[in-house]
Amino acid sequence: MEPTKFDLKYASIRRAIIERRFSSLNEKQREAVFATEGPLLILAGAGSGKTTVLINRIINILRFGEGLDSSYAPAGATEEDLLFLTEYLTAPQPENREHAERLCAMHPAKPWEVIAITFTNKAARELRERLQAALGDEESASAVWAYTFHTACLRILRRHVDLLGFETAFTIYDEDDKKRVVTNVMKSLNLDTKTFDPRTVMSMISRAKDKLMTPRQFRADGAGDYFREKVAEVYQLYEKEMKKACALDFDDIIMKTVLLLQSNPDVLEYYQRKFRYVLVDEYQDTNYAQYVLTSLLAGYYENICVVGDDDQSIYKFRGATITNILEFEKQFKDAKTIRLEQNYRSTGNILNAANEVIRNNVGRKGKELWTDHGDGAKIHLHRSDSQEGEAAYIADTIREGVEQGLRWGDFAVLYRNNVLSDNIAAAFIRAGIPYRVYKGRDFFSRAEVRDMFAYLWVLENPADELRLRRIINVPARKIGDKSVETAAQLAVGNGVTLYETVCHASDYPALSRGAAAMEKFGEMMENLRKQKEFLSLSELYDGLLDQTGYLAALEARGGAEEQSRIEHIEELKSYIVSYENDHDDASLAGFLEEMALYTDADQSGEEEDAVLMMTMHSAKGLEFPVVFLAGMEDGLFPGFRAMERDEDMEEERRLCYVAVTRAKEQLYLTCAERRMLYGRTQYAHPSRFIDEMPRELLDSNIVERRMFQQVTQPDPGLSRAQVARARYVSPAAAAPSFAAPAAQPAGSPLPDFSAGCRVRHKAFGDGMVVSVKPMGGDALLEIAFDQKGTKRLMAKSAAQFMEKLI
DNA sequence: AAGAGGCACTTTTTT
DNA sequence: AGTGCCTCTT
Repeated sequence: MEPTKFDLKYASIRRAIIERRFSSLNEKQREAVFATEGPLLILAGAGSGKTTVLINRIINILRFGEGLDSSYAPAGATEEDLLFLTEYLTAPQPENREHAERLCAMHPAKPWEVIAITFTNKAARELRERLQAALGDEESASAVWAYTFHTACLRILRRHVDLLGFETAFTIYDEDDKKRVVTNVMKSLNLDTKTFDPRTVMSMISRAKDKLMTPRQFRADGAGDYFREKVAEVYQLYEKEMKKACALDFDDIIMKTVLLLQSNPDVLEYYQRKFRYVLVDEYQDTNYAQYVLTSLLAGYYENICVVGDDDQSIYKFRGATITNILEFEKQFKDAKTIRLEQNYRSTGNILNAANEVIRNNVGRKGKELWTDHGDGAKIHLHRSDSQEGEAAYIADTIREGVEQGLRWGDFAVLYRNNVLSDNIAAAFIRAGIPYRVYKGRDFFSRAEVRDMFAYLWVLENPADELRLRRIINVPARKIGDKSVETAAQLAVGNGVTLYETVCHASDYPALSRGAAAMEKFGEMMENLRKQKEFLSLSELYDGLLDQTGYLAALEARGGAEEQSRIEHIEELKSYIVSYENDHDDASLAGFLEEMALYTDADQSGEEEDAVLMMTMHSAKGLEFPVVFLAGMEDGLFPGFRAMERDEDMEEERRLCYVAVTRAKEQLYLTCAERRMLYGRTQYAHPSRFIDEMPRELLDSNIVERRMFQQVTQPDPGLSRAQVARARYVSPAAAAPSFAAPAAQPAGSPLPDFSAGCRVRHKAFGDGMVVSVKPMGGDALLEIAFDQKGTKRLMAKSAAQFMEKLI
C-alpha cells in the first residue's frame, strides 16, 4: 500500500523530531544511532564517544523503532496526533515530550529484546545507569540485557544447568583455582613441571577453549607433537576433574554456552527470537568463541552492531583475535561500517603523537583522530638518571600541579609492568601524595578471603573438591593430608564425592584414624547447610566464622598478621551486606557468582581524591587530565619479549596508542637511564615509541644528540652543563613542567588571560573567558565565544590566534 | 604438622 | 628484591 499524503506528512514531521532528539551528536555518531537494521561495524577511535553512541542507539531502538525511516504513520494515528507533533516540533514543551515521542514510535523494540554485551562490569554498569537516566522508568531500562559476556552467559547457563549434565549448582573456578587443578592433574600424570610449565599448559588449555576445541579436537590438531599431546592429556583430565567438581572456569562460561546453544536448537531459537538487537562493545577484544556466541544470538534477526577499535586491541595474549573486527564485513553480509574519528578527549598534540605512533602498524583498518580543541601543551619528555629520579620527578610534578589548583585525582601514572609501581609509590609516600594502586583482584586473592569463599562455595556445592580440600583442615582439625588422600580414593572407588565420604567416614575402615574428626567436620558443614535455608546471608556468614572456629583460631594467635586477617574477613562481610542491600532475592549462589566475576575496580562508592596508578592495560577505557607514562624505555616498553616478532611489537604499539590517548590535557613520558629491576641494574634507551612521535610535539629534557644516539656513557663532546641537564637534578632546575615559565623552552610567555576578560580569536571570533585552569606552566582556558559556542583552549597555543580586548 | 631454609621465578590479565 | 613453593628438619 502506498503511503497516503497523511502518512508522508506524519513521517516527515516525525523524522524532524527524531533528528532533533539526537542533535547533540555529530553526523557520524547520528548515522550510527540511526542504522539500527542489519549488521553494523562502528570503528570508534579513542575518545570518540562510543558509549554515548551505544546508549543513544539503544534509546532510538526502544523509543522510536523504525520511526526515522518509515514512510507511514502508525496505525490509528489521527489528525490530532499530527497536530500535536507539529506543535511539539515548532515549540517543544518538556511536559509534551513523552507523549510526542510515543507518537513518533514505529514498532519500537521491547527492552528485553535488546542485549548489549561488554567486557567489564564497569562498562556494563555504566551502560545500565546511563540507560536508566535516559529512559527514565527504571523497569524498562533494567530489562535490557546490559551485561558482560560472562554475566550474560551465566544467566543462560543457570537456566539450563540440566542440559549441561550438572545436577547441582555449579561452582566457578578462578585462575588460581584453575592453576591448582592443572598442577594436580600434571602431578597425577607425572609430568615434570620444569619442562611443562603449568602456566603455559594452563594458557594452552584456555586458548583451546577460546577456539571451542574439546580435548579430543585439541589432540587431533596437535597430533605428532609430543608436547601438545601431553597437554591434550592434561586438558582431558582437567575437564574430568572439573566435571567431577561441578566446576566451570571463565573460559567454560563462554564455551559451554556456545555448546549449549549449538546442541539445543530449541534453546538457541528461544534466544535468537528474543534478541532482536544484539550490540557488542570492545569488539576488537573478542575471541573466536565470543564471535560464535554473538553471531549465534544474532542469527535470526541479524541486527548485530559491534563497536570497537582495531588500534586498541591489546589482549591477543588472552586469546582476543583482531580478525573478528578486521573481517566483520566478510563474516556478515551487507555489513555497514561507520568510522568515528572525531575525538572529544585529548588535545591536538596528544592525538597527533598517538596518530603518528600507530601509523607504524600495518594491517589496520586505518583511522585518523582529530579534534577541534586546539593543540594544547606539548608532550613532556623527561629522562632521569635512575628510577628514583624518575619517581621523584613524577612526585614533584604532581605536587606542583596540585599547588596550582589541580586535584590529586586529576593525575594517573601508567606503566607497562606492575613492578614499576613500588618505586613510584615509595616516592609518593615520601612526598605525602595520596595515591591508589589499582591491582585486579588483590583483595580476593588473600588466603583468608579465599578460605572464606571456599567454605561458602562448599556450602553451595559440596562436590567442589578443590575448595573442600582447601578448608577441611583450616583451622587445624587433625585431618591430615594422608587421611584426605585415602578418603578421596575411596570416593573415586565408590563413585561418590569426597564430601559424602567425609560425612560418612566411620563407614570406611580405611579411615579409622581420621574418621571421627572427619565426621565432626561433616556434621558441622551439614549443620551450616541447613542453616543456609533459613538464615540471611550475613547471619550465615557469622555462623560460619563461629562454628568453623576460624575466627577463634586467629584470635587465639593474636599477632599483627592475624589482626589484619580478621579485618579482611570483616571486610568480606561488608561485601555480603551490600550485596544483600542491592538484591531483594539475595542468595548464596547469587552472591558467589557475582563475586566470582568481580574485581577490586568494581568497588562502587567513595571516589577518594588520589593519584591513580595502574598498568596501561587496566587504563583502557579511562581518561585523566594529566597522564604520566613511566618506564618509557626499550626493553621495558616495548618489552624485550616483543622484540622478536612484528606481531608482538604491533601489539605493544597499540598499547602505546591506548596509553597516550588516555590523556586529556597533559602527557608526560618519563624514563630512566638506569633501573634496578628484579635485583639487577639495567641501562636502557628511551622507548622507540618516543622516536616515532614527531619531535616538534615534544618538550624534552634530553640533550638532542643523546636522544637518537646509542650512548650510555656521557658523551665527552658535551659541555658539563649539557650533561647536567640530561640528568635529573632537582625539580626547579631540570623539570620543565610546572616550573616557572622561564624553564620552558623558547616560546611565548604565558599570556595573562583571566576569567571574565573579553578576547578576540582569529577563527572563533569574540568571546569571554569563563575559567582559567593553570596547567603545567600553561593554562586551560574555557572561553564562551559569541558565535561558536564554548571551547576549551590551552592559553599558550591559543595566544597566537587570540588577543585580549579591553 | 609446622616451621625454616633453599631455590627459582619474574608482562600484560576486562572475566 | 621480593615472593611463593618445595623439601627437609624437628
